[in-house]
Amino acid sequence: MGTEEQFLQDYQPREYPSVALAVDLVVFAVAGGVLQAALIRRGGHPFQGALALPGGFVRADEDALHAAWRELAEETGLDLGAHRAHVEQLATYSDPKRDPRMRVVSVAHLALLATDGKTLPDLNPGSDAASAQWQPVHTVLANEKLAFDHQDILTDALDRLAGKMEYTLTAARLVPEEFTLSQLRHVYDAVWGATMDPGNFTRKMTPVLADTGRKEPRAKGAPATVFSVDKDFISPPLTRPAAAQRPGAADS
Amino acid sequence: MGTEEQFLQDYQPREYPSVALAVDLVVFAVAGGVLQAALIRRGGHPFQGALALPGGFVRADEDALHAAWRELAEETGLDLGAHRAHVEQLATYSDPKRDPRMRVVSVAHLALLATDGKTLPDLNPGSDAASAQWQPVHTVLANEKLAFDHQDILTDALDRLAGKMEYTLTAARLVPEEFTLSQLRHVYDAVWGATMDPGNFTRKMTPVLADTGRKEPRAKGAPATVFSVDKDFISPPLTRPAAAQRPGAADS
DNA sequence: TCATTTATTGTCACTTTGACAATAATAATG
DNA sequence: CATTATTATTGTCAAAGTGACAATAAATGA
Repeated sequence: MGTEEQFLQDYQPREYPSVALAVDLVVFAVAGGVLQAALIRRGGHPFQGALALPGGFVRADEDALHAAWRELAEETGLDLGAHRAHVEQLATYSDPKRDPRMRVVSVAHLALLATDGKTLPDLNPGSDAASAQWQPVHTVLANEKLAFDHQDILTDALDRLAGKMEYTLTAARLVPEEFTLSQLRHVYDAVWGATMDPGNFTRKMTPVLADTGRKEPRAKGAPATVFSVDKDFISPPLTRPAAAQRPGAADS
Repeated sequence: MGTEEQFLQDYQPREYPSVALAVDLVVFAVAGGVLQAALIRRGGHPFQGALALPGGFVRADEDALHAAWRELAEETGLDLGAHRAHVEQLATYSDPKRDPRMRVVSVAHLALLATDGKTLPDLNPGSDAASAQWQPVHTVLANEKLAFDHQDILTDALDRLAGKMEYTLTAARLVPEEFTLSQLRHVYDAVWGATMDPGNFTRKMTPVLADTGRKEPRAKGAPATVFSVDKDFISPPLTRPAAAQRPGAADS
């Protein structure tokens, strides 16, 4: 037996069943107290007219996470240098029939864009692709049929986000780098569909946040302290109010 | 524009960068108070002599989860009809250079096999493949260099398992369908590398377990009540003892 | 019968939580 | 300018949950 180098030099790839590898993006942002997702209304077959997640194929020289960032930049037209964003892998969807045209395996990603809670980031399609539009997530899930298995993906993304917000400061990815407790609380309200008590929320979050010393004047009411993230984990976790319970966690 | 049916009939797949799609399996079981993983000592290049995760290619007509179950049966030679097992998707690893031979994207899966805490399931390779052997996870992670990116995958699998055990009864997947509190506690001890207090453990778990009414005699000491899983979620979660802390959760 | 081992229940001080009251700090309004 | 409405922040209090560890119960082997 030769060296590993020798082996690789002589290696001839055999035929393995090959698939097209894509990424799909669940891009979330919060505005007006509502969780929104960037979705595209499909112009062509299949699933013409249905809403779909933005996405694209993974190139030969990049991994899935890189493709997700690239597609995020391309499909939303956002200047990611300027705009705070977070991308993480969600899960992979590989049903052989999930795309009726050909076998496409999709590595879905969760993308979170920071907002001030009022204005959604502009979705400027560079030029080519059909433009993604912001859609209220809970409404879409309740009323629309999404293309492909994108309904499953969107549901999984929402579950992941809602779940992670219990024990991490992931919610802070949806607000500016420095934020007030109300801004952060509104993210919880929007994602969990609940109304957190302001006093208790302050008590629980204060130990994992860093006080910047600054205050931000509000439209109405007292000015709020500006914080930044200090610790990433909330321990013990924040518990979701009963109204926003984990799916499938029925009482017996 | 025609119908969707018409469209699909006329559809000609274009050339997209295609990849080979594989699954890798992190198969865990607990015996002797130690978490073990089924690993294969590689006989050929690349990474000759290194330990690797069992795995294989996803076929054209199956999804990744199906491939994972199939590989679990093939590579371990287990009768999965008889043996309690759980398989879930972990994450997808897609670095273009993760396999030096060709581009292989792997959807890693976490597989949990039930044991009585003493005997590991036999790993009988049907005939073909190099046989997987049980290896102590913590030791392997500390001392061995694994093939490909399998070290990352194994670490991620351990993190996932340890994390899920905080807020779900996933640990019960590693013991028989009916089990005693000590058996379950030993799983926590093995995975978290901690020693849970028996009294407090009983108090915390009792509300999510169903008493079968039966007792199991122990080698020494009083007989233990036999339980089965009642609820899937532990709320509020069990907190990991400081000795078994979440990676990267350093105090500031 | 006794010593040993393990299961299970109990205690107790301390922490965390949920509900909600009280006290600031502003801006808009009369 | 005082008042009102609104939001931030702190405080209160009973109830629940936790960590440490003691006490009791139920076996086995000497």
